[in-house]
Formats: sequence, C-alpha cells, structure tokens
Amino acid sequence: MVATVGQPTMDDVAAKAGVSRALVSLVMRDSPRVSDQSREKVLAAAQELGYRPNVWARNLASGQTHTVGVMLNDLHNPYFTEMAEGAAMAADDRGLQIMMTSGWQRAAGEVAAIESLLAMRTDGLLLGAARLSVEVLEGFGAQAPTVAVSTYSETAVFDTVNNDEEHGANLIVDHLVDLGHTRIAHIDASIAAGGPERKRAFVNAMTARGLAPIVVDGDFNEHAGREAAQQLVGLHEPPTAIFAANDLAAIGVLSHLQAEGVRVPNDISVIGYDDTILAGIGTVSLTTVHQPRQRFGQHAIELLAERIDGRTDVRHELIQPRLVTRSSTGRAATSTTTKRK
Amino acid sequence: MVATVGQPTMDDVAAKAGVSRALVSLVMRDSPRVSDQSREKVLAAAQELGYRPNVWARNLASGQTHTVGVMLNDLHNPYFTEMAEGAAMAADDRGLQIMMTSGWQRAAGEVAAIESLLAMRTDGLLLGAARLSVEVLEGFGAQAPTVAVSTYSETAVFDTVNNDEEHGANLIVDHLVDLGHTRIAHIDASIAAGGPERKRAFVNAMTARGLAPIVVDGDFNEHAGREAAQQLVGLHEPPTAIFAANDLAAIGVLSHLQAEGVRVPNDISVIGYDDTILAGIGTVSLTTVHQPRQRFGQHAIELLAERIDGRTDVRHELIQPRLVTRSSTGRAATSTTTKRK
DNA sequence: CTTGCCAAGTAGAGCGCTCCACCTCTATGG
DNA sequence: CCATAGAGGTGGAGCGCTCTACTTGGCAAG
Repeated sequence: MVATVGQPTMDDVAAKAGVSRALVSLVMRDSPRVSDQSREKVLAAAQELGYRPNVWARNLASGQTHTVGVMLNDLHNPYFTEMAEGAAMAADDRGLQIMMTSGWQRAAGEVAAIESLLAMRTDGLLLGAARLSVEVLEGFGAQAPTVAVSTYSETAVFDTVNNDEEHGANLIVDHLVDLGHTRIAHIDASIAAGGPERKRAFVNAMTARGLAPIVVDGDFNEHAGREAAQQLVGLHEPPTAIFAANDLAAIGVLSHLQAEGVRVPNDISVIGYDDTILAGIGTVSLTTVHQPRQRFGQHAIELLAERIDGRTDVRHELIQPRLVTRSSTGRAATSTTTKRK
Repeated sequence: MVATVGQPTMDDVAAKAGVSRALVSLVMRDSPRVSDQSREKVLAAAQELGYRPNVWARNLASGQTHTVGVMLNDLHNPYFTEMAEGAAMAADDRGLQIMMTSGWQRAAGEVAAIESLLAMRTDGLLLGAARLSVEVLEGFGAQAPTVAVSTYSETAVFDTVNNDEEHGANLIVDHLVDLGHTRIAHIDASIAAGGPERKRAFVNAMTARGLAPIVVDGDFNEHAGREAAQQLVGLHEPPTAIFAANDLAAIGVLSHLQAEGVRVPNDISVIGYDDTILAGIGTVSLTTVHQPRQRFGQHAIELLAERIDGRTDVRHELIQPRLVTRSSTGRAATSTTTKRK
C-alpha cells in the first residue's frame, strides 16, 4: 500500500480519473484537445483530491514562469505601492504573475531581493526606484528584461518610466505666474533620488520665462520644509510663492508659516508635489502636482511584455503629471512686492 | 557542439570545474563535506559562468521551499506594509523567504492571491486582515500552517495576532478621565473589519468606570469623521472629548471643529487611533494610540515558524498598544459643562 | 471496401536540481 | 601489514510537471 503523503500529484488525479497523466496536464492547462467528458472526469477527480498544480514543477518543466519580479525600494511610500497596483492590474490582463519583494530601504536588501528574483528565473524585472547605481542596475538588466521606474537613470541597457519633471515644473510655474507671482522659490531635495531632476526642471522653467529662480537646500521631508521656510521668510525680499520638493516638505512649510502668523495663500502661496493623501486633508488643502502612479506601473509592464516578446531597442517613457489646485495657492500679494521695492 | 542556450546549469559548472554535479550541489548549499580546494574551483567556475541556482528546480527536488507567503489586504495602508516589514525581518533571521502578494482590496483578488501562494507550496501563510469570512480562511488554514493578523477571527484552525483593543480603549479613557472628561464619545466604524471590537472595548472601558458611553455611527475615513463631529457638536449636551475610529476619522473631526470655530483641545479634545504619519504632522498634532506594527509581523512569523516546526495547538496573541500624547487633548472645559447643566 | 484525416488520448524523455547509497583514498592503530 | 575509519567525492534515481511524437478509433469521401 502506497500511502500518498502530502499533497496529491497529477498522477494521483490521473489514477483516480482513469486517464493518463498527460491528459490531466492538458485539462489543467485548458487545452481544447480534450473531450468534455474527460475534462469533467478529471476536474471531478482533482476537486475531490484537493489537487492543485505544483507551480515549481510546472515552471521547471515548461521553462517559463509567466512571472515578473517587482522590486520596490520602499513599501511605506504610497508612490510605489500604487505603482505596484497598476503593474499588478496590467500583468493580470496579460496572464502574468507578479512576484513582489522589497529591499526594505537598504541597498544591500535591494541587491538580495533582486538576486532572489533572478534565482526564480522570472521572465522580467520591474525595479521601483532602486537606490542602486546605474552600473549595478545595468548588471542586472543584462541578465533579464528590465524596466526601471522613477530612477531617472539614462542607460542603453534597460527601459525606464519616469515622471516628466519638465512638464511638472512648467505646470507649477505657469500656475503661479498666472496668479501674478514672480518671486518663486523652490525647496531643493537634490540630496535624494529625483531631487536633482526636479530642481533642474524648475530652474529651466523659470529662466525660460525670464524669472530668477530662488533655490534653497532641503529634502523630501517635513523637517526640511520647516527649515527652508524659515530661511525663505527671513530673506530681505521673501518669495511670494514656494514650490516645495514634495507634499511632506510643503506640510513643513505650512507648519512654519502658520506658527509665524504668515497667511496662506494671502501672504505666501505654497505648492507641493505628489498629491499624497496628506494634500487632500481638509485642514491642509494643498495645491500639488499629481502623478498618475498606477499608469507608471501599467506602462512598465507593457514595456516589459514587449521586451519579453523580443523587442531589443531601448525605450525611455515620460509620464505627464497634472496640477491639482486646492486652497494653498492664490493671487500674489502685489502690494507687498511694490512696497518693499 | 552543444550550445548552452539560456542560463547555465549545474552541469555546466560541474563540467567547467571538472567535478561531479553532486559536488557542485554541495558547494552551493555550503556543505562542510567539501575540501577547500574543490570549493574554490567550483565557485570560480560558477562565477565565471554567471551561474545562479534555479530555485524552481531546487524546491522541487528538495520538497521544501523555505518560503512563507504573505498576503496583504491593502498595500496602501501603512499598517500592513509595516507589518510586512516586521515579518520580513523576522523571516530573514530564520532563513525564510517572503513571498508577498496582495488582493488589491478585492475579496476575489485575495482568494486568487492565496491560491497562488498555495500553488507554490509555501511552507506557511501569513494573512494580513483578509476581507474573507472565517469559514473561507479556515479552509485555507487547513491546507497550510497559517497565521492571520488583525482579522479578529476566533478560530481553532489557525493562529492569530491582534491588537489588544481592550487595552487601547482603557488607555484612551484613562487619559481623558485624568484630564477631567466624563462626556466621551466614540465614532464607531463597525461597518468595517476591526470596528466592532474597538467599539465594544470602548463601551466596556466606559461602563467599568461608571460613565455613559456615547457612540455615533461612522467609518474609518475623513468624511465619516466630519459627519460624526457635526452630529456630536449638535447634541444638547455635546461631549468634551471624541475618540475617533482612527486617525483619518479624527482628521475629519478636526476639520469640522475648525470650520465651526470650536477650539481643540480647549473646547473639545480629540483622539485618533493608529499613529499614522498624519497624526505627527505639525499642524495636526493628534493624540492617538500607537500599535507596534512591525511587532505584529514579527510575532506572526514566530508563530508560523513554530507551526511549521510542528506545534499543533492554536495560539491567539494580543499585542499591547500605547498612547501617544500630542496637542489635540487637554483638560476638560468644566465651565461649559457646569453652565449647561 | 479502402484510404485518409482528424479528434482524442498516451508514452516517455526530459527540465535542473537534491539526496541516498556507495566508492575511493589516506592515515592510524594494533 | 592488514583492518578500519573517516574525509571527500560520485552515480543515478527521483521531485511533479510539460511536451513531442506517436497511437487509436471513427467517419466521410472515393
């Protein structure tokens, strides 16, 4: 008596249904080459045994995984999780599985995570703003079709999907100029990934309009926003509008201005970036730039699918952000401007 | 001439190093039964070929995966991602791999996600507040060692890890009573998972102190908080303190109170739950209840590891939350209370 | 009645690894 | 000088599937 230990296998199902293992395999893969009668017999047997195809064996035998590995730098950042959501939907449409890992914010963790995805022989790699150098990324990119999202890394090895920073900066500056602002400051987060691109875009947008860009050092967090605001308010000619590195920094700005009795937007307008949940809160109501985060993931999967299907040229996609106007921006306080001059 | 197409295999490495495949296997698994000389030879060959063991083949042959599947109801909720982070750390310590999936907030998605984890024959399942019925969860729990986090489902089939709602409610009520409050209201979110437990704990805490619990219907979001606040402020004897279902609802309360010119905490104290990033923002500064979210995941993995190692009795763990005092709570406005009476 | 064809099903060789049983040395003790 | 042990290594049978090539049994056409 051979006791079937553990999970039932295809042979168990075949024996129970009185057919060959190959037939069971065909049924499991929805092949049309099976008669309705046999199909039902097999499905009934499978159901009864609680059979579930073993993915490891299937992928080994077929040599395909129909799986893409998704590595997210930071799960805490809603940016990435929403991106992953978009990717998951798009993957689902194409019959691809998603295997998600995270480096838990450490570079070493990211390498380990990517290594383990490669060990699984995933059909492709989707890297969400890895904090790894372009060189390291290119090394991985050479081993599997790869798309990097929000890494701003120009390379000839893998595809990328990024936010169009130029467009975002233009939206912001246009909005502020329309409201009569000319002294516009940017809180720079060049210390972190994505910061340099955002700053450069701001400077370009300003100079293109004949305006002098004001830039102060900062970071992508509340504390940095607070400090930068303090610095800006203390200027001889303070700006009438502040474009913060992101929503968190903008919140820091708002906190400082409130504490100082500076009215928003009457005295100073404030703009964030990202349109996080924070921006929409009633008491915050922050004008900000929205990135269609799900589309990033969706696009990345599309590019990846093309790559898996054999495309060899490299593509760099830019996604267009849009401005979300709330109550932290308003007409420039022209009186102040004139007075001080 | 046999062209080695695709990735190199163990045989390629063995051939290159001039040893048997079995030896390569031993080296890859860090076996002590290999001489230093051979080890180096094999590693050098592997390095040169860019060899990486195929996980599918390994798991199939060994019958073990050393992997636990983690299903998260909602990646947008920082609660779950931080829980996952704790789980990932704990898993790492035990040499376990984490395989993460999400149901993307749909019950059908959750079932599919869990099914795919089971198809991978993961050693265990960690379910993060699945929005599935206890019966369905028990069905899965019967197929693999399972731990459910924050589902509040009492069952004899799998282990659970939950927040100690009783303790949390006591912390809140004690804090408010210490500040002189007696008319305390709770915004109930019984409509959603976890809500009923929170409400029950509040009612218990109040009655145990001889106080009459005030409860209004709501939900775990800003809008519901706003509406509930409106209702409460309109009462003949409005409460002097509001315990919102969570931070988001508390933010809604703050918005409404601000709009109505009700001062916080001078006129009414407000308490949230979860200690999300929102609570810490300067302009919000919300007193709230903090749950050590990483420890949830850590504990879950510990329980899972015990289960995998053969423990058969069921465990239900409660994790102790703690109060984080910020500026949305203060002494009760006794004057008002007396006046109205 | 033969031929050809198609639909339905099967046998068996892998996929890349692990693991058990076994083999081959060299050093050691009696 | 032989028995013995242990370190170091090998061969080959699986793990649970897929996939190619092949078989079989009807049935329509000639």
